[in-house]
Amino acid sequence: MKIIPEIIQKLNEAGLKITPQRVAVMQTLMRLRSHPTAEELFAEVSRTIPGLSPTTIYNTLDTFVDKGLVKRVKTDMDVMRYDAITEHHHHLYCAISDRMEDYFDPELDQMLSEYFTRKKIEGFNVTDIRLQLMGDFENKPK
Amino acid sequence: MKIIPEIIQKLNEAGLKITPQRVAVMQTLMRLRSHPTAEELFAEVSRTIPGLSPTTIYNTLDTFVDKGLVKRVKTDMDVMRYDAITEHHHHLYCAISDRMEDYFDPELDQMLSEYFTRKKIEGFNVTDIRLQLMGDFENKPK
DNA sequence: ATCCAGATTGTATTTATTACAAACAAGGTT
DNA sequence: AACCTTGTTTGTAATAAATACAATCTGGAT
Repeated sequence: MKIIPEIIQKLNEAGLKITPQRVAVMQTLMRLRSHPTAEELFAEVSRTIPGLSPTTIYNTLDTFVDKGLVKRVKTDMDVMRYDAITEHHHHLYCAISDRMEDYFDPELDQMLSEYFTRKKIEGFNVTDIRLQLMGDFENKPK
Repeated sequence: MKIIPEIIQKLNEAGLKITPQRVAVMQTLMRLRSHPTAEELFAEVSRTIPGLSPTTIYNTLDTFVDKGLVKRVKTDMDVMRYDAITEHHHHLYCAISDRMEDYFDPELDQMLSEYFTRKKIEGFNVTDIRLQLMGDFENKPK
């Protein structure tokens, strides 16, 4: 796993101390691309860091969100989820299976960006556009 | 408030019994266009129906969602919210003030619909497109 | 007027998250 | 390298949102 230096750099840039807990949480979040919940992260990170406290997961995630290293994601159905990918992207979501995947589409972003440059919304200043594409996945998860 | 007959018709069409609780919940949800939480609804509906149980709010909302009379809405920040408007629409959301408003834009819907007809997503069948427009409201709530 | 499936209530639980104080450790300073 | 300060982690306890469930009640069909 050679991504650790990259994680350390991220944490440093955010002005955060490098702790095993933070590195492990970020690493797990980057590895699991499934938008895990705090609970799932706790279970997974606990394997590496035995004495881990659930509170640390919440603290760590809150800190990461504060610093913009991680984003919160919420569906209509369940609890808060977290996403280490901070580049602009959208989500595919199937309510039946509660499965969520990332969706990148620069062409779409371009089109939307142009659209909202042209069409102003009265009294509202758009800073970010997020799509949730609802539907069904045709195949099983990888 | 002359929308009650309309509510009764809705409930009937959904095969639900007409109870004061259901009528009041739906009425309140239609009047408050603020995507209230279950708690907010409980507080508001309690004024009309004194002995109301919070459980009834949850039951009623679940039933309404089941029947498609109401939609769940979730933000990144807080608990579940509910929306009586089931016509297709999007949301304007300001994370700082936690304020959310509806946004209707048939032209946008048209454009997106055309886009996803043309551009298929591998392994995913889109049934609904929801935008969350993040940003700031320039004026106070009405 | 009667009846029963479905609705409501209230209590008890569960689950997700936060508050807080004590113990600890990262990393700059000497 | 030992020290110190500040930020971090831990654990317990509290809060809040939502659900389960059994008992009671009621809408509306007959």
